[in-house]
Amino acid sequence: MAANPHAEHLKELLEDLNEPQREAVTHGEGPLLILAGAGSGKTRVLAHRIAFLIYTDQAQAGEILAITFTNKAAGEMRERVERLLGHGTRGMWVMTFHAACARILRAEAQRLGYTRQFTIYDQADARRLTKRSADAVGVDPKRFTPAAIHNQISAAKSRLIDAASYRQQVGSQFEEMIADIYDIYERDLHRMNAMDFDDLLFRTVNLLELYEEVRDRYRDTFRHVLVDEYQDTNHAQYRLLQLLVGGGRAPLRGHEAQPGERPTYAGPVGHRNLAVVGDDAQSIYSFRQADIRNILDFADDFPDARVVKLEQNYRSTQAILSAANAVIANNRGGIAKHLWSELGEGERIHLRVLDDDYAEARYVVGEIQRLLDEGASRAEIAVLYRTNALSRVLEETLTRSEMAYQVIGGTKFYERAEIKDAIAYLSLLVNPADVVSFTRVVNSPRRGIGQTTLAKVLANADSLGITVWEAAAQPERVPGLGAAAVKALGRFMDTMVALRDMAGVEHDRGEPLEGVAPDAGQRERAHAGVPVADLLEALLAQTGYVEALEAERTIEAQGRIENLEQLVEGAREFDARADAGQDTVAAYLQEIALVADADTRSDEGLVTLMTLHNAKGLEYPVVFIAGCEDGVFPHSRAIEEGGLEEERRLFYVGVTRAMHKLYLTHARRRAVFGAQTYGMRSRFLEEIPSELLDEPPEAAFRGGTLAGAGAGAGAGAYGAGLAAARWERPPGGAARSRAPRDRGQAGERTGNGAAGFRLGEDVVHAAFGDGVVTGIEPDGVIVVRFAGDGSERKLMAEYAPVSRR
DNA sequence: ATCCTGATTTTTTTT
DNA sequence: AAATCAGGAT
Repeated sequence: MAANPHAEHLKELLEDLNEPQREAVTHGEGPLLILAGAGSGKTRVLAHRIAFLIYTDQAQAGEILAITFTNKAAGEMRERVERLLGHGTRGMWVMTFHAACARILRAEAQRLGYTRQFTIYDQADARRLTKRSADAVGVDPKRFTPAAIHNQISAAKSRLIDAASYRQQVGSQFEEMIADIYDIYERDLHRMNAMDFDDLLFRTVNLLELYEEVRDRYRDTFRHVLVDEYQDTNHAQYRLLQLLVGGGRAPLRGHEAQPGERPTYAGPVGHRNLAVVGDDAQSIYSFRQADIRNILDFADDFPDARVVKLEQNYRSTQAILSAANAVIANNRGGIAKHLWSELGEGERIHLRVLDDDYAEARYVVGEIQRLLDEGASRAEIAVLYRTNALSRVLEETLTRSEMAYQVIGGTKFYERAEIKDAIAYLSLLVNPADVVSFTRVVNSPRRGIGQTTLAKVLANADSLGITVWEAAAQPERVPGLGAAAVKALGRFMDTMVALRDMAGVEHDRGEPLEGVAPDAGQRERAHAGVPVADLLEALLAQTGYVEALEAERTIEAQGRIENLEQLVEGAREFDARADAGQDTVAAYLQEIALVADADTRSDEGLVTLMTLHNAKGLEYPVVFIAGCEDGVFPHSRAIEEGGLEEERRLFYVGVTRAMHKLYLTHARRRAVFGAQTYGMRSRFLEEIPSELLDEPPEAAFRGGTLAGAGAGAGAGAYGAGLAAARWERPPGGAARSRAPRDRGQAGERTGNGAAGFRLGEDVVHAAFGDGVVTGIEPDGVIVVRFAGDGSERKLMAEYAPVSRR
C-alpha cells in the first residue's frame, strides 16, 4: 500500500473515520455485513469504501455496482464518491435495484421473449391491468379490489413464485381465484411486451438463472457489489444478489421446493464480494415484501462474512438517542446495538397535546415561526407524519401563514391525467402491443371511439393474436364495427403511424411471445432518435390533444396545458443529456417510470413535509412528528394486523432523524375521512422515559398562542383563519353539534350571497393560495381561479378554507 | 357516446 | 374533503 500512487489520498480518506468505520472501508475481498445504527455514518462508509476500492486498484469504476433504495440516494451517493475521488464515476453503476434490472433487461430482453422496447408499468398501470384480468375471470369487483388482488400477485412475484407455482400451492378458494387472475395477468403482460415493477426483479433473476453466460458476464463485470438499506430487500433482490456474487442457499426460507420449480444455483463459484449495509431496527417496508431475515441471516448465508457494527451516532443528542433506544427496546428480537453520542445530552423532547388537527398544525407552524425568528433556517426543519393524508391540514396552515414549504412524495407530477396521457402516447408509439396505453389514449381527446368500439378492437386483436396496433390499423377488418367507428379509428391510426415514422421507431415484427429466442435481436437499431421533446410536441399537436384542451376554455385546461409544457421542457433537458444514438424514447420512458420522486427537489429555504417512510436516510436539526395518536401512528391497520413492531421501527426511524430538537404532537380530535374522530395518544409516547420529555401541564397551552407570531399579515390571516371558520361559526353551537350534511342550512346560505363573496374579489385559500372569485353559484358555491396552478375550482364558501384577502 | 349526478370509497407506507 | 365510480338521462 505504501507504493500506491494514491497514498496521500488514501491517508486522507481514512483519516477521520472511527475504528469500525475504517474496518468496514478497508475490508478487502469477500462478504461484509455492516450493521449501521441510525446516524452512524453508513452512507459515508459506503462512499468511502467505493473510493477505497478504486484507490487501491481493487476495482475500476466500471466494476462497481452500488445499489441504493431510491433514485435520490443514488444521486447523492454518486456525488459523494465523485467528491472523494475528485473526478467522475463513468461506468459505475450507482442506482436502485429496479433501475439496474431495467438496464440489464434492456440489453437482454430478447432472451426472455421481450423486445428491448418493453414497457414498464407503474403501480397504476398494473392495477388497471389487474382489473381487466379480474373482470375476465368474472370476479366481483365489489368484494375484491384490483389493488388488493394486485398486492397478492405482487407479493408472490417478489418471492419469485410464478403463476404456475402459485397455482400448485393454493390453499383456499381465494387463492384459487388469485391464481386464475395471476395466469391471465401474466399472459397479458407478456403479450403486451410489458413488465411491472416486480417483473424487473423477477425477470432479471430468471435471466441469470437461465443463461449461465449472461450470469458470468455480469458477475465478471461487477467485481464488487455494495447494497445500502439491506434490511429492506425482498426475496427477489436477495436472490439477485446471490446470483451476481455467487454463493447462496435454498430458494426461499419456509418455502419447500415445488415439483417443477427451477433448480437453485448454489455453487460457491462467484467472487462473493458483497458488502451490505443496514439496520434491522429500521426495517419498515415489509408491506413491500421486504424480508428482515435477509439481514438477520446474512452471517448464516456467508459464514465467513466479516461483521462490523457501527454504534457511534454523529447526528443526534443523547436525549434523542435515549428516547429512540428506549422505544425500540420494546421490540423483541433484533440485533443488539448500543447507540451512543458525544454530542451531549441536549434539550428534552417536546411533547404537546392539542385540541384538534388544526390546533396541532397551528402549534407546529407557530413553533417553526418562533425558531425561524431565533435564526433557524427553513431548510433545517422537517415535519413528518404517518400518512400522506395528514399533510393537508399542515399545508393549509403553512400556506395561510405564508411560509415556504415543500412536500416530498404525495401526489406526483407524473400521475396527473394529462401527463399520463402524453406518456401513454409515447409508450404506444414505441410498443404497439401496449394495450393499457392504447386504451388510455384512443379516445382522449374524444374522437368518437367509445367502450363498445374499443372492446371489439381488443377482442379482434386477441382472437387473431396480433397487437392492438395492428388490429386498429385495419379497422375495416374488425367484425361488427360501424362505419363511423371505422372512420374514426382510421383517422386516429393515420396520425399514430405518422408519429411513429417521425419517432423513427421500428416495431419489431412478430409477437414477443412464448419461445425464448436465444440470440435474436443482436441487430442494433441504429436510428438516431428524434429528440423526445420534439416528438412530444408533435404528438400533442397532431393528436389534437392540446387543441381539445384549448377548446375547453377553462382555467383548469389552461393549467393542464402548462403542465404539458413543463413535461416537454423536462424532456428537452433529458434530450440534452441523452447519449447520441441511444434509443431516446425508450430511455426516456424508462427514466420517468423509475424516477418517482422526480420533483423531489430539496431547494434551499423550504420547510420540508413528508411521510416517515420518505424520511428514511435523512436528517434535520429540527424534526416534528405530528399525529402521534393510536390509530394514526401506529396506524390502525397495523394494530389490527399485528404490525406493531414495524410501526415501532418506523417511530424509531422518525425520532432518529432529529439532530437537536424533536417535537412530538398529537391531537385529541382529528378529522378522518371528513368525520371527527377522537384518539388516544400514541402508545409509543408512553415508551419514552418521562425524564426525557418536556411536557407542560395541559392547561398551560391554549389555542391562540400564535397571535403576534411572525409577520403581521401572516399572523393576521391566521387568526381569521381556519379555526374561526371551522369551529366558531355557529354562534354558541360547538362543532360537535353540527350535522355532517345539512342541506337545509346550505340552502339558506344562498341568501347570504355565498357567504358574502363577490365576483372579482381577491381571496386566499389555505391549500391553493391566492385566487379570484370568477363565479357565484347557487347553494353557497363560489368559483375561484387560483393563481398558483391556474386551476379553477368550485368551493363551498361555507366550508372551504377560503377567505377574503 | 357523452354528460351529469349521486353514491361510494379512500388512508398506510413506495420502487 | 376529495376522488372515483356506477347508473341514468340526454
